[in-house]
Amino acid sequence: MPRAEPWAVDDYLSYLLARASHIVASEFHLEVRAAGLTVLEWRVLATLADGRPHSVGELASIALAQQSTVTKLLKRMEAEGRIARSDGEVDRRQSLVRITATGRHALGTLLSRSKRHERSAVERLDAREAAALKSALRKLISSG
Amino acid sequence: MPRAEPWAVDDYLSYLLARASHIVASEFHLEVRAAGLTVLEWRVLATLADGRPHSVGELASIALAQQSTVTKLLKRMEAEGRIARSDGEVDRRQSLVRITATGRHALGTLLSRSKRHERSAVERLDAREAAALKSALRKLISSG
DNA sequence: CGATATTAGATGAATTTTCATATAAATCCA
DNA sequence: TGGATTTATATGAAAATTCATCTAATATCG
Repeated sequence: MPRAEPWAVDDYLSYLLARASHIVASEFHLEVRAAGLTVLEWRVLATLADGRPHSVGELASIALAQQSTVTKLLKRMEAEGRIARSDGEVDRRQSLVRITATGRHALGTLLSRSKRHERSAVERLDAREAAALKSALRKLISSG
Repeated sequence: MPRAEPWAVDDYLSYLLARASHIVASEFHLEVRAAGLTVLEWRVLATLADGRPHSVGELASIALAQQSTVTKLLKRMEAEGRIARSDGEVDRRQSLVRITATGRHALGTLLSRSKRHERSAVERLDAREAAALKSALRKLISSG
């Protein structure tokens, strides 16, 4: 066990979460960047990959980003032809976003790569430990 | 258990980590912003609060940020008088950063608030669960 | 119903971050 | 040694993000 870095590394939950997340995600994010996407673009496209339309707010919430950030991101992605939009029919304030064929093409093999990365990440723990970890994370998530 | 959001929420470790981290951290980050600091400024000042000097690279690594981001952040913080620098004596490429009295003043009560937040975060799990979580997170961290 | 409050998304300006690269100081090693 | 390589930090320009607001549509409720 390495000596604690300053204030938190070794003990604060919030920092342990941030650091573990950073480490695990960074690896995959290299693949995302290599595929020519930013992390946010990846999250948005991966979310839309199920073919269903999503509102701007949903995308922001899922991508852990702010609404105005996503609005601007979508404008760029729309200009690149990777997403398309339509007005919400139920709630006309909404703008519904969906992925295009071009967007799917931009995703390339990232979806399957993300599954591979998931396996490699989980493999660092033993099965029981991994299950407990996910369960605790879900508990924290539901607390928010 | 809510129905899974698209690609990952309910299952991918990387996303669970990112989301849990986001939720837990966001709460405290509100206090940080209310104290007039950005999250990165908070991490840097909290790191320096032990009074020891740290190199730019160390600060970047601890703050989970890029070196060039931290370099520019430090320039601003130095202009505001919150940190001071000196050249490394052992390794003269390094720039050693330390906190000033003004920097400590900017921290205000955040250090003790962060301890309070830690308790509130850990309390959402039972003791055994929290210990297992931290242990798994440390294992992931050491894998990077 | 009609006024008021809330919610979804967009936007401009300011700020911050990133990317690529530059410089200088260590480190390697044949 | 001295040249090649790596490491620590800095920097300019481009890109992305944030903040505060704004508009329009939908809820709320007396």
